[in-house]
Amino acid sequence: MSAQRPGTTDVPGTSRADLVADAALTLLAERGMRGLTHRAVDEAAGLPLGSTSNVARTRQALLELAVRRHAEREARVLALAEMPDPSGGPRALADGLALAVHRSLTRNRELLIARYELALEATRRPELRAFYDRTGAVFKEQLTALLTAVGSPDPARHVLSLVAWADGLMFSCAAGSFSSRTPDLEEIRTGLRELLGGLLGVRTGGADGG
Amino acid sequence: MSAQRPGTTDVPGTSRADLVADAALTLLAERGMRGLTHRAVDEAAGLPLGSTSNVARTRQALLELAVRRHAEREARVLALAEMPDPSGGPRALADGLALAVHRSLTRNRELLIARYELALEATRRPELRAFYDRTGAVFKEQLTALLTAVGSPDPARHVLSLVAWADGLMFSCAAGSFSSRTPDLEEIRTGLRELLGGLLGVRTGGADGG
DNA sequence: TCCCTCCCACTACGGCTGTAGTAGATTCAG
DNA sequence: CTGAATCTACTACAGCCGTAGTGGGAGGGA
Repeated sequence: MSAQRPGTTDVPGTSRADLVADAALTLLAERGMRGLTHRAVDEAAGLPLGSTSNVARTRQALLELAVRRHAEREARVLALAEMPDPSGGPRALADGLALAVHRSLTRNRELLIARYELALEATRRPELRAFYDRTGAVFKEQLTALLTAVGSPDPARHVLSLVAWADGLMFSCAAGSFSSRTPDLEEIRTGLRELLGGLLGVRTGGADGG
Repeated sequence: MSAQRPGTTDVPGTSRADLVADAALTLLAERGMRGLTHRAVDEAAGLPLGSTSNVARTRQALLELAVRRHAEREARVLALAEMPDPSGGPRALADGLALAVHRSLTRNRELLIARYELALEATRRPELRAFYDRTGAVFKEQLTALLTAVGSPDPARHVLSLVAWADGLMFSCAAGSFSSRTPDLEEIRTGLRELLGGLLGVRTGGADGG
């Protein structure tokens, strides 16, 4: 009556590596980089001691596993809201992005915090940065295409502006100076519309005569 | 010929506590939360072993010391560029903010990274959050006043938008998906003007109806 | 002068960490 | 059925961490 056969995985998407990675991400969010240890992951994942060491022997390997898994999960979160209407104009874009931001803040806060932890760590680990950048590049390309589609005169710069706003909002509300304040979907949408209005709208400098 | 008299401090602004706190901030930026240990601070500060333990016996005390010192130093960085012209219109506001952001990114990147580390840690340490929020509140009030002065119809929400954009830009460029890309002052100013234009300008939603 | 107080430098210690190494179980080839 | 390969569970160990505790020397009051 063995509950699980070792050496094989019943469900393709839930290998031992994924289990370990998910536990690592949870730990990262809850206890920070200092709380991420091989033994703590074992315990959090409900696996016998040593399991994590076998999946990822070194700490670097454990971090890479976490980053890879994070990219996978985040892509799934974003994909649900990002794509909708390239031809729907700025409004559709704002709606889609707002939904993604709101979901990250409400339903996937854990994933969010873990990402910031990993980003900070990637500052000091070049190999982690590589994984990190690869994911970011795909997302940035998609966003650049969307911005171009809605008529941005400078997509490369505007994608930075947009990502900065969205990511900054999430950071501020999840960990920064606006902590414990979760803006509702409406507020995010409004802010996003204002920003997009500034990016795509008429040149604003004329108001006070530069 | 004792170099320094124990028990007293020659220069008021450079007490042993400040020395320790500065070393802690440097360490936090360079090696992360994991690299911040009492012994490492001793070494980084060039002080004999045990000095940090005496200034801040527990880890919590060390972190509080670091947060306090960080607020002090960051206030000095921001104060130089924030205040300028409440009546100078959105343009002056954008210029002042852009200067502050640019300085943080170029000259005080270390302080920046340390802040993100501390913010993430404050997520898990309520007492740290208290210090953190106190500083943030002052800054937010100033910014709210400025936004009101330039005619924002909803300062409370717009201050969130503005801080999110600025902080998100800094995070993205210092640690996030736009790492190793440092926008110049002009680019920051342009982005900030676009955002402010969106916040203060005519309502943008009318373009596509709805 | 003497003594009390306070701060600094240093040591000690229990606990935890990352990583290497080993025995047992299971699967697959032939 | 036999044997090899592979994955898992577990142990071992050196090193580092946070924190408590202990002398020693300088400063100030009587």
